Amino acid sequence: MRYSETLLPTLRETPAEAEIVSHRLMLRAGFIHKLTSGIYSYLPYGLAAIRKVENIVREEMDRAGARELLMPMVQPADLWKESGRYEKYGPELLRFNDRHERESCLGPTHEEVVTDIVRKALHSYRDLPVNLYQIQTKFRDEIRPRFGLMRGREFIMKDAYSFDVSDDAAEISYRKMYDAYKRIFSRCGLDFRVVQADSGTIGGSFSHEFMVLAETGEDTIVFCRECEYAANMEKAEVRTEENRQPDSLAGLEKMETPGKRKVNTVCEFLGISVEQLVKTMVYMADGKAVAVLVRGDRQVEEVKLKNLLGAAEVEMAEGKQVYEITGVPTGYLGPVGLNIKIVVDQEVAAMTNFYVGGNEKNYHMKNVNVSRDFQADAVADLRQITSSDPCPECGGALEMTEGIEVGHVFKLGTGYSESMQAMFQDKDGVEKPFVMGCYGIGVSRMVAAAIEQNHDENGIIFPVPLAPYTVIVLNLGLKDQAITEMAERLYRELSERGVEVLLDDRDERPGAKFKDADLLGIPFRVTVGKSLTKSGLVEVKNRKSGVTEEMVPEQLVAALLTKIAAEIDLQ
RNA sequence: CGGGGCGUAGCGCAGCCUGGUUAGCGCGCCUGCCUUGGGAGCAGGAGGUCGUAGGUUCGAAUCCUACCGCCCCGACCA
Repeated sequence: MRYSETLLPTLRETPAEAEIVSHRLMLRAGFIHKLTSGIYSYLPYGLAAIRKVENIVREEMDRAGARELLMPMVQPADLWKESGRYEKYGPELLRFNDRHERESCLGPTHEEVVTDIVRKALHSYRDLPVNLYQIQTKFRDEIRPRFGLMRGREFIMKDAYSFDVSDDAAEISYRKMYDAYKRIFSRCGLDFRVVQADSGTIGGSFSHEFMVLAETGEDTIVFCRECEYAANMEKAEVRTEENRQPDSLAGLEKMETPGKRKVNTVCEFLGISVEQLVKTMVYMADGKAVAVLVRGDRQVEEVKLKNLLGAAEVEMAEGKQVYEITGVPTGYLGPVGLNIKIVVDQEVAAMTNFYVGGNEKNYHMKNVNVSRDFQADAVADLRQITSSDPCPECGGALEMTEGIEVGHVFKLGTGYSESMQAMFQDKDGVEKPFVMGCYGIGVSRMVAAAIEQNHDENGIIFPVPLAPYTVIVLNLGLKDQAITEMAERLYRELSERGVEVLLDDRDERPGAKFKDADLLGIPFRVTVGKSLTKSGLVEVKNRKSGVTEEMVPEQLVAALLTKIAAEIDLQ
């Protein structure tokens, strides 16, 4: 491609709207153009990067036995009512009526549509297994779109759906996708981890997330330094030490703690450590108040709480609300005599003679014990894991890091097929629901994640498999016939050898071309300029390593092909 | 939706507090000269409903009200 013939509007300054590095660089490198919040046009250069990802995804999906199809973005509400998600999905599902006042929506995902296809087309166990995928634009009316392509409302996603005869068979399909995903992210040159995940609103029995490691990630993941364990923090199980020697239970005592409401000030005042204090937090779970008890220095993990209560939404109650419900100001709340549902973190349940709020302004209590002094409605793992907790698998040391979720695989089971009456006839003649799995990859997000992971102060540094162009040829002597002819010749020869080349034939000064080449992140830069005139040489620079070498033009094509192959082998 | 911030030329910003006649700067863009290995220089030029609507005032980018949009922090997710 000739620079002069494409739309590649690079920016010297960063638009004020961009906060994170991938968004800034995408804007500056002419990737995308914002239409409105969370909705972007993909300009030619950005689209080329997206196509690179798509093609790798396609190859690996096909290799894993999945078949591509394309489903509609506009979907009838009826289908969603069948699965029960029309009510459940919430405002993220963009709903509208067509001219006939038929309720419709924009597909945020395609379980319903694909299940409808399969239930109409497949009827026998002999048709199974089958795995169908598409690469398509999704629309989710996100509460807060942000960071450019990282969390758009409109975004490109690869979604695949597997249908199997049994749970065991479904597990094989799941495993195939799991392996395919690992190959995809490896081939794209990304540093990622696979983690156990919460299955969220899609529902299902188990699931894994594929996280690209990057500081700007929206999720925190924990992984073990000694074994293979890795999990989303929301999901990471806390392992408690079981065989603690129970102290003898001491007598309950109330004590005055005037004006001491915060954990730290209470502990200081009483001369105790935070590990001896238990805090009582009130949460609203689908509108109902629940008291949650965790140790003073712990954080409640809301996802765990939500799952325990089976609630659609949990939210910490505000101080006012807490007072209305319990009659106690926050800071003095305790479980003893509290008349709302009480759930207790497992760690607290193992404690004896601890301190809590006195359920009265300016009072706390000591020597409190579960069962004797109050009843727990449930005991469960409710707190966030910390890096000082042991690995739940092997007891080893844990590490935490931020990650960007680029892929998610779910084993769905028969939830959708049952609610939508998607059945097949098994060997034994019995009608059974399909056992399903679904598998997503955020294609546009992946490009953003790749940039988060591969850049420097001068711009993007594309891994070769994702680079829109592998080589950029700079013509630094537009008015010099020898230079121009050489640049054109190298451009032609490389293209003929199947290398994707961008020829910078703009009437710009060398400095501008160098800056743009760095910004665009094309892996190899070929410079044809004054060294050709002086000594008959052209220059090759590796964007990642910064290594520059000069050579005679005749060697260039072969040398580049070798270098490109070497970069791909590194992946 | 709650909390915070911003809307002035394509991009980055100043001006607003303390209202005043042709609204400014840098970059980019156009023309010419000149220059050509890390975003050159000189000269000339184009480009603005100051987010929208209403109000206060002799007079509003500036003060007041409402609305709209965008960004950031939280709940959601690929």
